[in-house]
Amino acid sequence: MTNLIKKASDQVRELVMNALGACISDGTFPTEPIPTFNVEIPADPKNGDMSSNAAMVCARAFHTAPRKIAEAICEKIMLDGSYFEKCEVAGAGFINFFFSSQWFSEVVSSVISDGEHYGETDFGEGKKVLVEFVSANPTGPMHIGNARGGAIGDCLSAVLDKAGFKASREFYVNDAGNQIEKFKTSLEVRYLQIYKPETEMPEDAYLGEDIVIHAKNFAEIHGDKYVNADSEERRQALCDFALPVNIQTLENDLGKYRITYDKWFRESTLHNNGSVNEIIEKLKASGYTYEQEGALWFKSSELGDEKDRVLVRANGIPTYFVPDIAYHYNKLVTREYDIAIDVLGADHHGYIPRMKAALTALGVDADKLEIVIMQMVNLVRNGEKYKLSKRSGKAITLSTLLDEIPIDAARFFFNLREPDSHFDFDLDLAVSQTSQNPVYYVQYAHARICSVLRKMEEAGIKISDPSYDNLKNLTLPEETEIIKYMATLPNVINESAKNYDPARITRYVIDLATMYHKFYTNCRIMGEDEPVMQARLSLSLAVKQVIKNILDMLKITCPESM
RNA sequence: GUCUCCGUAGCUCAGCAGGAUAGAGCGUUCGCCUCCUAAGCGAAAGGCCGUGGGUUCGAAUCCCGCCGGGGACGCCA
Repeated sequence: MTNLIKKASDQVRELVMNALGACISDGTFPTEPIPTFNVEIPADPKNGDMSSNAAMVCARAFHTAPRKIAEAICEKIMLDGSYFEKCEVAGAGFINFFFSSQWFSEVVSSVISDGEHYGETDFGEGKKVLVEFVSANPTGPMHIGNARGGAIGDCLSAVLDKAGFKASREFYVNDAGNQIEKFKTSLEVRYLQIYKPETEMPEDAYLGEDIVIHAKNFAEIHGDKYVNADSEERRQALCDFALPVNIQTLENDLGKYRITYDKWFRESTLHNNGSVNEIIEKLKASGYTYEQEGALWFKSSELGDEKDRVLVRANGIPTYFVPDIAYHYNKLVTREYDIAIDVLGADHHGYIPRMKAALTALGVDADKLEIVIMQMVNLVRNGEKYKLSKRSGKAITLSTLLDEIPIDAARFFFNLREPDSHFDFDLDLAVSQTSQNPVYYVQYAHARICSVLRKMEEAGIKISDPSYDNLKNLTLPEETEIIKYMATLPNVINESAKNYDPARITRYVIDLATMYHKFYTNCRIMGEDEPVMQARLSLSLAVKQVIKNILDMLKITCPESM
């Protein structure tokens, strides 16, 4: 749980407060409450490693110019025993602090000693989080949107674990309801078409080629046995044949994509065990329902939704909404998850208020449901855009995508932008094995470090344990920049978890790779004096560890050589 | 119409605890391997941070309006 940025910034706060206290008690400043002030990391290292605006925010209360206040504070600050070797006044009244070699040394050695645990925090307080993502319809193959959702959901789960939550990954299998009926209809028609080509395709049927293939495979086994059978029997036989194949394919494709779920939760279980009916009764009992034109409605408009929603159609069949409520009730109440996160496409954004309304009606704290909305992906090839189209059957599938581009690249690219932003996926860039491709850029940094370590071993040089005597030699800007950046990892993890935005760690690792490449170019390791060489080796080991920790969260490989 | 995302360099985007001369990659021009992987590094050039107000000592950042663009709004899921 090392977080040396937090330790240092807490220390700055304390040092400033003590100095202010001293100034007030000796009469330099009037006895006024001290406003809250910031401690931050300046963009430009010339302005110190940490900086406080305390003097500026006190200007009004003290009726004194910020610079004067800053100077008085600075004079009273006692740096002995702190992580800082110097502080000074700059600009409009900033108080800037400079880290001592002790701090830099401690960062490097703690990264190495924490190893794979470096970056972990207790931000999540051990809360149980269920992350549901992809949940693609088992009636057909997955598309690019599922690819994005998969990468985001999987990496988000990893980030949450790192941040001290207990994340479970779950896939909700819609193996019941209307879309299954449509699936059956589509299969039935395709099957009949084999023997009676004049059979027409209904308008709302699935047009994908996969349906045709299922029908053909089914016909190869059963022949025309079902052509003259009862329609319901035929439909069920086709569905029993095709659905398990589809679900297995989903699992296989996601497995190829390095996603393994803790649970595949089947919608049908909610129908079979009575949960769906139970929810209807619970909602009726809540008083938030009414009947109109033969249908049962939910008064969601009274709970923040823009209008009321149908729960049970006039034909007596519940809408998709009811099992969905039952599912979320199951997550939060039956299974007692503290937080349920749904990673959904932007087309579901209207769904948030109604689900929260339903939970509220059921007496469940709706804030426990968090929805991560992801915007649409545009595929770009040769500068041309392809758009997703879910039901036309023409969308590029996940497995096609993975045939075309490396899995490392797909997972990396889909985690490059925050979920809630539009994203152009450049297929040409993703397959290119050049420096332009950020995946390779990061992996190359890792491979370079491994290469150095191999060379050391070949030369018979022993890598010594990190020690202050060696590490205090890391003073060049290329070195301190990396160390400071590595120190911020726990904060980056926290921010990433807090905002449900795994893209932050992806950008972080790119920046870290950049810094290492600069260091590698400007600073040699082999051939330097022993202390410097050992210090730089330790630094390299630490960077290697941090890159690995992040690529592990992204489930991207860390090549030892390229 | 309602909701939602977005508008920063020629292009794709960072900048999300309001701060000190606005950043990166690509593209363009020009440099760096007798030396640990040149899949690397560096320099130059390129910006009224969509627009008008407001809050503040201070706004690309927060609030409101407007303009422009992406997407969603079913007794589909």
